[in-house]
Amino acid sequence: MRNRLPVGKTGDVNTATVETPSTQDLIRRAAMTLFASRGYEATTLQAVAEVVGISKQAILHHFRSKEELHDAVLRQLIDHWNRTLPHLLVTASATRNRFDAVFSELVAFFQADPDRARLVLRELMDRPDVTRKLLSDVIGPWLSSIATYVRIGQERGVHRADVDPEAYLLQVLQLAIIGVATADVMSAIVGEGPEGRERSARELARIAHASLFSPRPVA
Amino acid sequence: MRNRLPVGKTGDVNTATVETPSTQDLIRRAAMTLFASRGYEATTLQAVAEVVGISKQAILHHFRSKEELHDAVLRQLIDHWNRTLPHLLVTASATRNRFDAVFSELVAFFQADPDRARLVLRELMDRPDVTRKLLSDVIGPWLSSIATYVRIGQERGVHRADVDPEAYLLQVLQLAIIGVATADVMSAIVGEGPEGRERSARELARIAHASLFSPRPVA
DNA sequence: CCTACCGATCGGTAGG
DNA sequence: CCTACCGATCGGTAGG
Repeated sequence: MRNRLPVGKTGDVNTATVETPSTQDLIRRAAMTLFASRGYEATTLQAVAEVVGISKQAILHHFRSKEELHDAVLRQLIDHWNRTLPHLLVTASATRNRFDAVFSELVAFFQADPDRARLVLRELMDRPDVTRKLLSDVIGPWLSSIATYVRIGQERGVHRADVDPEAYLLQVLQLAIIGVATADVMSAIVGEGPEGRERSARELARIAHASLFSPRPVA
Repeated sequence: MRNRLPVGKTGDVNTATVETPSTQDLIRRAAMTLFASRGYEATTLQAVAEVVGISKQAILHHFRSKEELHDAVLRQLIDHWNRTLPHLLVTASATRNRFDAVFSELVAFFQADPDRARLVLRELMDRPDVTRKLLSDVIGPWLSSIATYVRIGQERGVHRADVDPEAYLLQVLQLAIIGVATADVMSAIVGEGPEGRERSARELARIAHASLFSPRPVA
């Protein structure tokens, strides 16, 4: 029942040619950051409002409720995933080592905005039931398609025969997510700052690779 | 500063052979479950009280504040970890394949009570700064000791030369934690119920093993 | 978009 | 005096 006024331009002031993010966008971004770092319950609409620089009630003008704002943030994440996926696969198939390309793109997707990884992790923990279905829908197709690729590699002897493709890919996905989400905390143990993160990232890639590919016969 | 009275009775000696958990224990357990499944902010003292079957004020008699209750729950987890660690290492060193034993004990530690994994994950996300220091202190020694073992294996050619011991162990630890914490949700994708969990657990162990050990020469 | 509010419930504390 | 609690309510703030 709320008006869906185009937020930027009601007519007058907006002569700016630069694409200014809409208020909705600003709210979504702020909410994403807060949901990711504090969790849904601990995030108050007031806190979101203060980041954006508007009132709490202004947020409730754009989003009917806190829950609706949460849904919008999630949908944005899913949409971005679905838009990125095809590109990810195309890039990968054009590469000699297809798997390493897919894996690095996967990690890059989350590293480009660590809030994505944190948000997914929070969803997994806070709303397991809802997230179960959601995950099946979103990553199910992706999983099947890459699993097929893994199986082909197994038939050719490139991939280890004892790999469980779907289970393997899920574990790798989980590693990428938690690796990004807790990078600052965990990697600090193996080394402060960027150095620790670098070591963690490299080892992550090594584990994913070594546990998939058959040992090369000594040339 | 709280008295540490034997929780059962004041006067009569411990004639009861059955160890009744103290009210403090009951509160801690209930709080652990709720903190793990909902997070600190989303857990109300009222909810903890209802699980235990006492009043909210009774909880605040045993624990000065919600924060103090949270600290007690964490301390309990850390204490249990520190008590379990020696046994874990002894068991492992008595086994032929020491690493697999350590790893399975590690997973077992979290699987024995999935709330442990969930709680650690929540701490990592909710209080990264505090948890960073905590983790260094708690798992630092453990990490160093096992890393040394990995290095010995590397010198003997049993372990892959390109393994980064500390980084590897951290990744494995993370895998165990997230694997247990999100087992129900993630494993449902590869198969409903126990079957999916079993596949996930097996693949997890396989990944940890295959990415550490050198490929065996074909006999 | 804001000011002015609501029913409810938060963590914590009062006296008994 | 102590303990282990209770019913009632504090000042603030949540989502709406």
